[in-house]
Amino acid sequence: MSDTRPQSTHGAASVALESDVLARAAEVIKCLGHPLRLRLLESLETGERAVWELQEYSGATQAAVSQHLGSLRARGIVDSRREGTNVFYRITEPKVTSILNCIRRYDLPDRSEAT
Amino acid sequence: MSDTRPQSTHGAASVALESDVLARAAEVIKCLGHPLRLRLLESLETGERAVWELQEYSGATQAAVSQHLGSLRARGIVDSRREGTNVFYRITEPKVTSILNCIRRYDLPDRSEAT
DNA sequence: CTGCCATATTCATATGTTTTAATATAACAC
DNA sequence: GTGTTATATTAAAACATATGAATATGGCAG
Repeated sequence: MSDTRPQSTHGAASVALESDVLARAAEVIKCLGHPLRLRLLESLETGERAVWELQEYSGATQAAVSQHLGSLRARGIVDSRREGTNVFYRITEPKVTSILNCIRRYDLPDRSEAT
Repeated sequence: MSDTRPQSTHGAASVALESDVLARAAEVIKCLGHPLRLRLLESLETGERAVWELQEYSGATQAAVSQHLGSLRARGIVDSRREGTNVFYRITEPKVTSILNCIRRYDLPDRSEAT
């Protein structure tokens, strides 16, 4: 992968995140970068939900919901708990809530122009 | 793509982001989910930088830096301005700064386990 | 014009992600 | 045990993204 380490030949911006921190952050962020996963997280913000609820709420197929929950879990973003035949998911990564709030706050990217 | 629209059969979490908002947010977020792009944005947080500065700072190849800047620009996250033979980039998407701060605040994802 | 520097683009290949359909498992009721 | 509901896993096809090498462009100096 392209290097990404902070080298010396630069004016030094504030504190410079370490490469491994960036790499792990990128993994988590990338995982948030999918509409369905955002939707799932949004539904989990107010607390635990069973998979079937998430399915209904998102309108996505069973397999898709399960797989995307799996990928969120693999990164430690959510966790699950089985209760009888249901499996309940919940958010375990507090960062996520900040990011969702962030999306809500600005809502539209607003790429009209720039300046 | 899997549906993702908020349907009715659900308890209604706060206000439910609309699907197109989610989709655009996901695009921007996905674009942030790459170590080099995070590094570039980090360097741009304190203001404009020429491409060669970003190259030096990130340690990535010329082509990589240019391409990743291109993809950030394509999503309206950064913008550029030419001055003679240099091209200066700057952040145009304020959301990004919040997200970078968010990363800095928590630093490590802390995925001790998960099951 | 030529040559040079900074940047961008293109192309091929490699790699990863998403989706779908099918199948598997787990818990329960009977 | 069988049947049913809820969830997970798997495998293949489709699609998207990343990387590296090579080449192209844009602006400037001379």
